[in-house]
Amino acid sequence: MNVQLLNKKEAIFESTLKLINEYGFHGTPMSQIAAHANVATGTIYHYFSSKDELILELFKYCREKTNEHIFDFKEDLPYKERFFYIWNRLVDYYIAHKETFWFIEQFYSSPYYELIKQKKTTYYGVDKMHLFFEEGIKSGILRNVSFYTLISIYIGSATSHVKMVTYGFCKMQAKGRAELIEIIWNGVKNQYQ
Amino acid sequence: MNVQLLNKKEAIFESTLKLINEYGFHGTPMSQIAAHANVATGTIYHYFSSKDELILELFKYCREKTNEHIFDFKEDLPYKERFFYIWNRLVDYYIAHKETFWFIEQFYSSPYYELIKQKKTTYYGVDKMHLFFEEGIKSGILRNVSFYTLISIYIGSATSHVKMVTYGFCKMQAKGRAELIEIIWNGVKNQYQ
DNA sequence: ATTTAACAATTGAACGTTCATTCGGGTGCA
DNA sequence: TGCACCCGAATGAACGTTCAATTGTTAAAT
Repeated sequence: MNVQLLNKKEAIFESTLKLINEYGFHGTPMSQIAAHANVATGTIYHYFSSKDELILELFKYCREKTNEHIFDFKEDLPYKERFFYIWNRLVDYYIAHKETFWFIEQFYSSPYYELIKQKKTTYYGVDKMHLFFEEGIKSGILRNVSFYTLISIYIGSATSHVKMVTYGFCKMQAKGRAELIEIIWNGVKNQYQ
Repeated sequence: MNVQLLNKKEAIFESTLKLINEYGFHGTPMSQIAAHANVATGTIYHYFSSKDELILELFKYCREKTNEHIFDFKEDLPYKERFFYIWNRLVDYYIAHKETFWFIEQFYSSPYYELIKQKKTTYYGVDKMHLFFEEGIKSGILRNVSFYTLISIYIGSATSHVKMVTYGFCKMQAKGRAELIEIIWNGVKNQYQ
């Protein structure tokens, strides 16, 4: 009775996203998703072969939308500015789309992720980040540390921050956020240039 | 047929931990937990009033065990060493107890956490961290940034790192780990002392 | 020392509900 | 006429929880 806009497939996605956030993977029956999306239960099975597939597809959908958003910028900014920009775009996007954020978090830490981890399909987001960090190291702007170290700090702190904010722990969001990315920059920039 | 050691309550905890890691909150029926813990289904209801309560109690149990472990050290180390020590203890513990780690992650990002978030019961772990960071700031060793900023970086990077390692993405664990905590230290230490 | 009684712990079959999935039928468009 | 899309009641399996019955334990009473 809520989502009318979009085509049915997207309505199903959006409803699933909302309900899973509220009630979890369990606790969200297909019938409820259908009702919320204004379709019949059977219709979902026209688009997805099972509940698991629906959830898997929704995960890809969320991840793509997020990546589209954060890498949308003019390439010619100085490196440091891009470093701040991408991080802030990510935090912005997650805070503006809390349901997407929490769904992705829930998915990553559930056994679902095991189902797609193996897939060698080079994942767009990781590729982009890889190139971005590599550029920073090659040009001597970033310290020469491993990609996974950089990702852990860069993404880990962003998600932690979003968690704090959405939990309601963290007042003074803007200040905290500025402090955070600046500390990270301090930590990873090359000191001897 | 597996866990025989401990008393029944702990056997139920350990079985729940293992099975939820493998199959998720859903996908883990009480009957299966009972079978794995070598008790009858009804026995679980002698110790816990419902499945939800079992999961909530298990969460507290895991959190306490983790905190006991990471804050176990001699107070007289220099600040910087404690800063590295606690972080490494946390990473060590999670890597040695992957099931605890993933259960906590799953719990935090699920609707379960909403159920206990409100509880004002000053949570031991957060208190300890608060004092620890406060000490660093007051003595001028750490930059004067907000507690939640420090927590986001310190804990966020640790969990990110553990995720990378348990996903199997990150080879050369020891090097990556040393890089990470050093970068964080670089970022948060006071530059002008 | 033995009996007794109260209570705690344990069992697993049975119950009632919920839920993912199926299916037979309907509608509108090429 | 065929095909894609859509419906929602029906199905059947799975699951959380209950409960009457059994066993184990503790400690007061004899």
